[in-house]
Amino acid sequence: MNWRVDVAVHTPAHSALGDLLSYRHDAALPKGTLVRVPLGRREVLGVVWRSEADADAAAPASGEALALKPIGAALDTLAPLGEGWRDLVAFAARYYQRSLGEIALSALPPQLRDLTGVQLARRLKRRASLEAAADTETTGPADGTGIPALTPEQHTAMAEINAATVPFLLFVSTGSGKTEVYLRCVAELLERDPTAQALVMVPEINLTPQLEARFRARFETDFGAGAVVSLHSGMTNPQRLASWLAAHSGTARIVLGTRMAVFASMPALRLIVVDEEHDPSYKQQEGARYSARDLAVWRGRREGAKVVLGSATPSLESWYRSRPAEGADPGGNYLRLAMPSRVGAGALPTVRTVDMNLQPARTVLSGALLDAIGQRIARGEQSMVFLNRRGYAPVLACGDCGWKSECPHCSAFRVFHKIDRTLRCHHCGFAERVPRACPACGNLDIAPVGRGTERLEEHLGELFAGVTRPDGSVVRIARIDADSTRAQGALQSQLAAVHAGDVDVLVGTQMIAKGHDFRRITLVAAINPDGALFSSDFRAPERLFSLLMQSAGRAGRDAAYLAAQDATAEMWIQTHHPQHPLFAALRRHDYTAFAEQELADRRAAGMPPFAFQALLRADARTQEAAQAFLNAADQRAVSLPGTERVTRYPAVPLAIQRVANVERAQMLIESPSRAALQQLLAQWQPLLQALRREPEGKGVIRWLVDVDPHSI
DNA sequence: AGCACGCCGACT
DNA sequence: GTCGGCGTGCTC
Repeated sequence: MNWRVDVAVHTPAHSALGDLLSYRHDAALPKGTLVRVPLGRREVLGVVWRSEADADAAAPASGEALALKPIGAALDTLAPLGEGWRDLVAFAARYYQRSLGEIALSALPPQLRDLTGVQLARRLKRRASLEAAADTETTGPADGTGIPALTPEQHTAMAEINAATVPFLLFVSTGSGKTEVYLRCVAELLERDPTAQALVMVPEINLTPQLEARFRARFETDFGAGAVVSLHSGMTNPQRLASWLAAHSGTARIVLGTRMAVFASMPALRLIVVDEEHDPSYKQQEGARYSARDLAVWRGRREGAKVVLGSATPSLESWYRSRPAEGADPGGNYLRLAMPSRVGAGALPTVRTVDMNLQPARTVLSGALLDAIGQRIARGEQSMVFLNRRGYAPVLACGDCGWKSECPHCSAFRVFHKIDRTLRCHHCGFAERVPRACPACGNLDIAPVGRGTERLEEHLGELFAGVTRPDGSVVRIARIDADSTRAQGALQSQLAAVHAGDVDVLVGTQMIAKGHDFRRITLVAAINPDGALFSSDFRAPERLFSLLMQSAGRAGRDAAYLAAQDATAEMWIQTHHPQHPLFAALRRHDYTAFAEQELADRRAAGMPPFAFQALLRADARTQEAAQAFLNAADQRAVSLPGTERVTRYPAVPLAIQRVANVERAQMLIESPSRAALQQLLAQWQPLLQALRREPEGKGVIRWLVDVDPHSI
């Protein structure tokens, strides 16, 4: 008998192809089976989505009656992808306006794409024998050494998590031991259910090694060497494939990973942890723009897995969704669990604001801050100075003719990097050697304007040049940012130097604000955080508050060290707006006050979480063409049903209008109803596709939809 | 997305 | 004269 098999393959949402391509096969294939199928002149990997007995296997699922090609090969040595996984993929495709195949295939390890059935079978066989060997090595139950007793707060949180099935928001103080709660939840689950799997996500690759070490230490003895695997883009393709197969087969009980891990195939998934759930890294910023945190919540509900979101500064969305019932308001559908105490850490740092209006103009580091850093150096303690700007100076300018280091391909300035004497565009990557003289007028007097981390490092070096440490050696200033850590392993070795006490003052971007557990840092300073206070991006204050809270959390993490040093931890903030309520809340370490104020503002302005948004963006050769496309799209939307519940704003250029010679424009779409917004987007999609072929679509390079965008 | 086909600039 | 740029079109 002939069967028609409908397969999801990697085709973009806007190509002329449908979501599924039809092939024929002489047997039924279970849904979720991986297959290789001919497509044009190549053979690609696909996932079986439907399989139907077909009297005349000539007609495809839709369209003309063309003869179907046979399936190349079915990779049936591998268990088919489960229904839960397929539902997740289908939901993500629908919600984020992408094709089924694009999501499905990007959720699979890349190496699976170029492995033949035979190679895969060989790989699986090798894995099976390795596992058999590993199983016999399991040494029995751990003796419990190194497992700390739970604090009452941790205990209560655990009890709540065990009792309910709703998503949880674990609202913690930095240093309150939330990782211990994650570990316990996973441990209890694995002991209770001999097949259950847990997924633990962190925002950044940088944070996976330390998390992995902690999970391995806790679980490998009891559950075997293969029980814990990682999944993130920093791994090699063979490593990723191995982890993926272990998760898919169920031998991996714990999967640790970044946002991509939300799509891991886990047949017995029972628990999902999203650590630092507020972190913007959970939102993918290219291709399918999904939020791994939101998908985790969806997946948990679909598969009956518990979901724990953890943060000291939750996203306002999660905060709002976890609000308690009050009066007529039934409350949110998440359960908020608070863990306000710090465990083993010192008191939260004292927050000091320095009013930069009282400083001489163009002061970089106030005298008071320099004194404070100097005192730490003298006592052998460490300080950390933040500046969210890489390079030496953001602009190079000619004092004579006003020339500035604009990028020829982007509407942005190229950044001066003194280290390799280049002008580099941080948007398109275009780099050139710094010109000797002004390219416009030949004047030799061209100078850096503003400062980045390189210049701050240099500046601090000069200021503390004569100062010595307690042991008489010279002061060491170090810098950690994307430039200093480009080389493989550079970040690890630089962090190790800080831990070893080889560094007195650490300069860096927000890269150092996250997660790293420095024991000897007693002072953290934000040099110039004002930019985010009055940004046009309504989420900027939320991000700033979270960054400053996290940064403050870097100081005084070790109570014993503070006591021994007789020191107090301090967070310094240099600002022109010391009275700003954001800093007032920060001084009290009061996220709740900040969040309530911010939510009140958002509610008044009708912004998320009280409204749902999407962006329609167009990239084109000219700004006019990009906007013409959006305006035409706007016209077409008028006739769509339900459009009256959705507001469409006029097309505008992006903040950085041109990148790599591509002009960019976008249009904001907003609705108080998520369903109404989704309905409009779904119906709009085919019209947008058609539009490209029409005169209004002339010159458009690409268009895309960003659902629940992070920055506007 | 790939991968072809197809028409215009600097070079073995 | 070719090699190669990326614009348009097609894939069950």
